[in-house]
Amino acid sequence: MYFVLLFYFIFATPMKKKATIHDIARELNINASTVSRALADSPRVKEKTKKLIQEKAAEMGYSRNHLASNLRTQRTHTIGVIVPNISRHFFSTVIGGMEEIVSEQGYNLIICQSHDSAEREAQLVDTLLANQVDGIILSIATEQSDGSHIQRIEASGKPVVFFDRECKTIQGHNVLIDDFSRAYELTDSLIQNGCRHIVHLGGNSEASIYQDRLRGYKDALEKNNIEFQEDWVFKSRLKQLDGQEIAQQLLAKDKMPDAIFSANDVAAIAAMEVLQKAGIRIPEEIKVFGFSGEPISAYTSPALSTVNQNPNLMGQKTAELLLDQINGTQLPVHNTIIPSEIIIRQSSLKTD
Amino acid sequence: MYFVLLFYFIFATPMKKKATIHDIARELNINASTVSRALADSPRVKEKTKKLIQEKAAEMGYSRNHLASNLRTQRTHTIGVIVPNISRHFFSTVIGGMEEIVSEQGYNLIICQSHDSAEREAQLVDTLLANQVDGIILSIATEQSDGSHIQRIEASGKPVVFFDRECKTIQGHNVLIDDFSRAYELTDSLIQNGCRHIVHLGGNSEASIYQDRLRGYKDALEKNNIEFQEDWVFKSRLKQLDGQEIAQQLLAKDKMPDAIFSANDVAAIAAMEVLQKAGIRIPEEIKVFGFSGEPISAYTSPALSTVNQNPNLMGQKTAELLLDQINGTQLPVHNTIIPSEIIIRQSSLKTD
DNA sequence: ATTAAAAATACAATCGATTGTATTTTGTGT
DNA sequence: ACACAAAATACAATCGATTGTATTTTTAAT
Repeated sequence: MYFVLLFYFIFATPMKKKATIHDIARELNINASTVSRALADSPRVKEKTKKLIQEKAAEMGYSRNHLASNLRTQRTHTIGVIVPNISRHFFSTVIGGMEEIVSEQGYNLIICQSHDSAEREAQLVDTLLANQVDGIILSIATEQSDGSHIQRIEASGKPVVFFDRECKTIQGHNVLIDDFSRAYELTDSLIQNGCRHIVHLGGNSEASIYQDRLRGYKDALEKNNIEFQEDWVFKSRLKQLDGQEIAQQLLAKDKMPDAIFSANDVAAIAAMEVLQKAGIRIPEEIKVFGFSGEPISAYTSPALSTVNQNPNLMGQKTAELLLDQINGTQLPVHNTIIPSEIIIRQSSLKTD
Repeated sequence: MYFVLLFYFIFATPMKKKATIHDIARELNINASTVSRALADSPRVKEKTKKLIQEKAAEMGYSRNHLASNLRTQRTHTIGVIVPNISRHFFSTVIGGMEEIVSEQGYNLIICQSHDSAEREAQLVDTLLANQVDGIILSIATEQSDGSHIQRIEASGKPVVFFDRECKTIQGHNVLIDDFSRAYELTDSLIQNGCRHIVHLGGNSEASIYQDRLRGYKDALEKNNIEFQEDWVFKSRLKQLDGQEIAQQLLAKDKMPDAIFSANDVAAIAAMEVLQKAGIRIPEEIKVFGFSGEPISAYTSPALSTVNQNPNLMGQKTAELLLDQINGTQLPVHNTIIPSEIIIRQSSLKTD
C-alpha cells in the first residue's frame, strides 16, 4: 500500500493538488466562507483580512475552481454555438463576431460542428444542455428533422438564438439576412444585363435560406415576364462536386442558359471552372452570380458577383441578443435582419 | 412572501427545475446512489430495478448534470484550444481536424482566439484551467511574452500540445511542419527559375515558424552563392496592409527585386496586387511565392505558388497526441512533423 | 430450518465554492 | 465599565453526482 503511494508520487508528480479555499482557510486559521467572500471582494470582510487572504491565495497559487462555483451558482458563463462547419469563411467570421461581444462580458464559447446532420445536431444540443451552458446559438442543419431537439432547448428554459437559418419549429429569435430581396435583386440584375434563360442552383429545399433565394429568383423572373421553368432549377448540397456535375449536365444540353444564379459561391465557382474549361467564355456567353460573399469570389477570373452577408455583424448581433436574454432583458421574440448587399463584379456584367 | 412565490411561478415559468437523481430516487423510494449506478449501467444494480429507474428517468426527462458529475470525477471531457484567429482558413481547418478526432471519444472543444496577443493568451489559459479542461491545445501567439502562462499550464499538470508555432518555453509536444525545408525548397525553386534578387517578407522574429522560414531562405541563397542582404528582408505582421506597404516601398526603390518570398499568402497576394496595379507583370518581371496554402491562392491571377501545410492532418495528429496524454499513454516528449509540400503555380514560373 | 455467502441496496462522505443565518468581536456612547 | 448596535467572522446547508463502506435482502447449500 505504501509502496503504491510511493510509486504514485514518483511517477505522477505533475498531478499537483490545486489549492482550494479550504486550504487557504486552514493556513490562516479562518473559515472558508470568509475566504470565499474575501476573494469575491465582498464588503462583509474587513479590508485587512481581505488583503491577508488575497496574498496567501496568490502565494499558494490559488485559482478558483469554476466547476464548483458554477454548480453552486447555476451559471457557467459559457455559451454553446452549433454551426454546420467551422471552416467555412462565413461561419468562422460570424463566430469571430460573437466572440468579440461575449468575451467583453466574460463569457466563453463552446463551438461545435453539426456538419449539417440533424442527428449530430441533436446530440450536440443535449451535450451542451448537460454541460449547463447559459445559452445556445444555433445555425440549424439543412437536413430535415423533427425538431425535437429544438423543443428540448425550449423545455430547458435556456435562451436560444438562431442565425442564418431560420427556425420554424419554435417561436424564437432569428438573426437573418433578407435572402429573398437579395436573390430578387441579383436575378433582376442578370435580367437587366440581358439574360433571359437563367439557371438556378439551389440548396436543400427544407432550409429557409434556400427557399427564400428560390422565391426571389422566381419573383424576379415573373416581374420581368419570364416564364419560370422547373427544369432550370438544380437542387443539390451545393458542394464543389455538385457545381461541377451540374455544369457538366448543362454542357450536355442542346440549349445552354445565358446565366447561372448559384445559391452559394462554392458551387458557382466550381461550375464556372468547368464551363471555362469547356471553352465557354464568362461573362460573354454565360453570366454567373454567386451568393454568400466568400473571399475567394474576389479572386476568381472573372471576379464573381455575389452577396455580402456581413457575417461579422451578424455574429455580433446574435451574441448581443442572446446576452440580453441571459441577462433577463426580456425582449419580445422577433427576427433581426442584418443589412446585406449584392456585389456586382465581372462575372455578371454585360459585355458589348 | 407567498405572493412573491406566486409571482415567480407565473412569470418565470420557463425556469423549469430539471429532475435530479434525487428526484428519481424519491419517486421510486430508493436511494440516489442506486439511481446513479443504474444510470451508469453498473453491475451492482439488479436488472429489474435498472429498467425501472431508466424508465422513470426518461419519463421525468432526466439529463445528467455534467457540472456536478465533472466536479466529482475531476474530468470534464473538454479540451481548450487557443488559436490566433479562428477565421483564418489554416486554423479553422486544423480545428476541424481536431474535432473529428476528439468527438469520437466524447470530448468537446472550447475554442478561443488570442488574436496573437500574449496577454489575452495568458488570460485564456487561466480561464481554461479554471474551467478544469482536461487538456490544452495551443498555437502560441507570435507576440513576445515571458511564457509565464505556459509555465502555469505545466504547473497545473494538465496535458498540453502545441501546434504550428513551436514552444520553446517548456519541453512539450509540438506538431509542426518543416518550415525550414519548405522555405529552402521554394527559395531554391525561385533561384532555379533565374531569380537572383529575392526579397523576403518575414513575420515576427520571435516566432519559430518565421525564424525557420527566414533560415531556409538564407540557406538557399548561400548554397547558390547569392549574398544575403539584410535590407532584402522586411519584417511585419504580414497582414494585407503590410503587404501593400512593403510593395509600395519596393516600387520606390531604384532597383526592383526579381522575386518575392512572402512568409504568408495574405501579404503575398496584397503585394502582388499593388505591384500589378503599378504595371509590373507577374511572373515575367517579378516572381512571387507565398506560404500557408490559403485556398485563395489558387484563384489569384496569376495563381500563387505556396506551401500546403495539410492543416486537417495537423489537427488530427495534434488531437491524437493530446488524447494519448490524457488517457495516460505517456509518450516521450517530442516534435511531430506533418508532411508538407511546396505548390508551384504560375506566379513563380519561368517565362521565356 | 439455519446459516454462510452472494447480491442488492442504503448510508454517508466527498468534490469546491457559495450564501443565509448564527455567533463572536469590535466600537461607540454614556 | 456597561450596554448595545454594528461589524466581522464562523457555521452549516446546498448545488448534483459519485463511490467506498455498511447494511439489508436474497440465494443456495446443508
